[in-house]
Amino acid sequence: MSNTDKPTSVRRRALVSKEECPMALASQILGDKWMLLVLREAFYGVQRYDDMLQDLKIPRATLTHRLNTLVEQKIMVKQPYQDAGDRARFGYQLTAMGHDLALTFLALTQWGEKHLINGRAPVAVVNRTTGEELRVALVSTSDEITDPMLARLVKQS
Amino acid sequence: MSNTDKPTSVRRRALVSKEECPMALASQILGDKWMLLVLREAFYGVQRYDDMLQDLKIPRATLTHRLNTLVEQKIMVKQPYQDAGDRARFGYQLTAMGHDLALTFLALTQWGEKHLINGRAPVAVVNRTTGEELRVALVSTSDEITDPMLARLVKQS
DNA sequence: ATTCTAAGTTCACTTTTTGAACTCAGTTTT
DNA sequence: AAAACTGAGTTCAAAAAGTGAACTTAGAAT
Repeated sequence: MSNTDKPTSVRRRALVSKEECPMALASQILGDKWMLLVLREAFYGVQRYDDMLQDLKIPRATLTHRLNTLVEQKIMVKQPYQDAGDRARFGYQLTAMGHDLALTFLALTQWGEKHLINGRAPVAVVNRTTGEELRVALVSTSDEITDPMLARLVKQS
Repeated sequence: MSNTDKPTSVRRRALVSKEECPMALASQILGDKWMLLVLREAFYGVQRYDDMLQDLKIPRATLTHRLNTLVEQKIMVKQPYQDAGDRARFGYQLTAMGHDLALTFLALTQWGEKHLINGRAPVAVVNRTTGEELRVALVSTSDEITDPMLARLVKQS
């Protein structure tokens, strides 16, 4: 009954169930140790199965399974291509839906740079035409940059 | 030897190994079916073990394991608290490192809203003081909003 | 005819996840 | 004071997923 020095807490619950939460749906597809790494390859422009295999040191069965899921989900497409003097093969490429993951990918990269590595970041994100450095930020409808601490999730009526 | 109608491809490889890639390091921690969902609870302000259990329908052992990892990684802290007329308990809260995941979280939400749900988004992100709607975007050092298609990853010397 | 390569399959084994039941300490109820 | 309740976990056996190594297959090169 008596007060202690421990703080009180406001008890809160999730605004929406995980079934209708967009981010929860996304995490069902992408929430996997390898998925984001396979997508990393795609963002780097790596298209071939065996190149991914070498870059990631991922087991073959696992890579096959992940690529199939990405294709099913329409995040990537399996496309035939043929290099000069070489036999026809298949490569994997991002769809528009896949390219739209760039912001998430860059936000995660930014977080990793800040919190997970010691020393300087090995890669930078720049504007390919101006060379200016880029970062992910929260902006308002009038394009004002806003501190993420000011963000608030509200349930839509 | 003859040309076909199949397109040629530029063969590319990853710029940096996954060991030194910030985003790869991040995905080792967060790349998991449940991690992002547990963090979702944290962003909603849910602090209690049993509340998370009910919101997510996650197995107890799995939740315990995920929370321990988040605490080890310093993304969350386990903190004692005491509500009036109630016994002292423990709750889980985001650290500064955890709060910095907000941009990633919001970018993923934005992607899910665009590509995974039919109909209107159940939640909106707004500025808590002005009420203006917010979105995640790529901006330059001079705060100009830039199309993610113009982004390019370059290796730092 | 044999060898090579890209892109998978298959297999046996280990690790992880899962749901259900159990624990345990402090609180309230009887 | 004894019994029941609650939050926050452990423990357990079964099921699912991940793993490394070896095998397959179709076309191209030797």
